[in-house]
Amino acid sequence: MKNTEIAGIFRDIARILEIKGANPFRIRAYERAAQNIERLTEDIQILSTAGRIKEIPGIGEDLSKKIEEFLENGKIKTYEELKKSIPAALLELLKIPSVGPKTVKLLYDKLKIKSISDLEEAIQKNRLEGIFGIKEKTVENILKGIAILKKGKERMPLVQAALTAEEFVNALRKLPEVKKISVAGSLRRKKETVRDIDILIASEHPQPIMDTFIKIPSVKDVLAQGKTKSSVRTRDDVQVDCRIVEEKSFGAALLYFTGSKNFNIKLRQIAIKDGWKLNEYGLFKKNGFLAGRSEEEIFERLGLAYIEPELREDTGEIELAAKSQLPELLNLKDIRGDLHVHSLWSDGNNSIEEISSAAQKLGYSYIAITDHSQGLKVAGGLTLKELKKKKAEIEKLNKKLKNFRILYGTEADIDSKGNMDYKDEVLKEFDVVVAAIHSGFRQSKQQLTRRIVNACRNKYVHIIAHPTGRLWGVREAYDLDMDEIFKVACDTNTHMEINAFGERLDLNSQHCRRAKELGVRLAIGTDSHESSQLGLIRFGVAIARRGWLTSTDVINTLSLEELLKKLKK
DNA sequence: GCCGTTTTCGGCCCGACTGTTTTCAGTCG
Repeated sequence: MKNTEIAGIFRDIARILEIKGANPFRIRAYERAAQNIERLTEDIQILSTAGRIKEIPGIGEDLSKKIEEFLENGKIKTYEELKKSIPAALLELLKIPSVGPKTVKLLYDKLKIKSISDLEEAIQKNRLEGIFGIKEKTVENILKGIAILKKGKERMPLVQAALTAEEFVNALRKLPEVKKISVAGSLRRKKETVRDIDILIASEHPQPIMDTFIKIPSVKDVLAQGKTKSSVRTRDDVQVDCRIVEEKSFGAALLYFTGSKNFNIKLRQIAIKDGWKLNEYGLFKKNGFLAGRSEEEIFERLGLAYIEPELREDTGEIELAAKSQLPELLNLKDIRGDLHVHSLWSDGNNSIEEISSAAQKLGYSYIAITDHSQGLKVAGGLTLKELKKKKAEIEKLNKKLKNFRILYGTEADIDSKGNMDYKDEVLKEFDVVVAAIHSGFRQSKQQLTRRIVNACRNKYVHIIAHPTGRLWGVREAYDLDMDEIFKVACDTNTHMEINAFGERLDLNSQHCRRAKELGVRLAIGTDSHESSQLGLIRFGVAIARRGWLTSTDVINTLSLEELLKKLKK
């Protein structure tokens, strides 16, 4: 798909225009276009062929021509010309926190600084001193920014962010001055990756809270400290922002700090249309306060149904909320079981009995024990002999259980040609067969797609696990033709997994939304290797919700009988 | 550059904190 490429070009154009000091609204138009293209669930080439490019929000006459220009000859003339007008490396300078377009331009105009290494050298030689507007503190901030950029910790996985946030929230919640507290930002929206953590507090006495905030044990640096807003960086280089408002503004502030940016802009536009003003302190009519205590009352005033944080991306949810037509999203309590768990039999840390009892504590009706298959020796894959013993163990345990069932499963390996590493007569014995790619990641897009498609066509494969193979900090998602995979999955009644393991979150929410559009049902699995990890299921649910999924889109919500019926292909 | 029950022209979300030029521009979210 050319979507990402085109979005990248538009974003670059926006950055170049920023440095050149162009009309800020023109810049925003490019940014908005880039964002909307990135979020498309369809191939932009297909939209173009169908003459539907202008249906993309933020794409008008000019940008649609530029998109078509790119699809036709792989280049956009305006972009090529803009690139010539400034050194390409300047865009790299913009990535430094605390350095914006004005500073980049200043550094280039005065000192011909074109890259990060130029900048470092200039600082070392004290060449920044004496430049109008730059003094000691600014230089210090630039150096810190470069250090952060180099560490490459720009974003962290959702799970890590959630755990860090918990430490802060738990410490602050105890203070008597704290009336209400919540995380906000992309963490509350449950994005797969999070840049920094926002914590919002309602209080009439902010000072002691701020004092505690900057002294929480894991804080390394205090980046900014004001009366109502402070920022710190933890020892793991995670930025945490804390904001304190009065109780009557808590809802407005929560709405504002949860975002997303585009969502906020649209909400404020709705307020303006009604002659009102919306900011983080409330919804106002001239000088009068209309609402602000809770998010609910603001939505109501704006004539909108409540929009769940996970949907707040301005991808159609506001329009549906105005018509009260939002989907009822999947909830954690709808989940009746986990469909991807490892036990001691392969590379897990707990016995089947231990896992089964942990699952029952979560209120589940079933759990699939999907140990690795014989092809994956490094992960303790089971031989045919071991399978027999494992099956017998499960049967014995199941006899003792009431209202709960352990499902006999496997995570079978899809080999480099797309064949399963157990024969069909072995596969058909399992209640649940989860199939996954564990090697040969560097194959071409066509080869990788064919492997997964082949697996879907196997009569005994129920679920494709972690379909894109993304492993945070280890490897990128591999290039797949997702639409083709989804179509075959739909035709063959194969389910796509939302792998809830922290470093995976795979499929991601965009895939989920597309899968649903194409009629695919999804299965959530934690890929637990330790029974305490069963709780990760909430992150899988979060991804599903961000993908607009309802309980009928996810097979883990079925009763045991319905599930077993659904798994027959 | 987009977009339209205010408009095809003239708008485009809004505020906190920092550093520095001391009244405000730049950056960020």
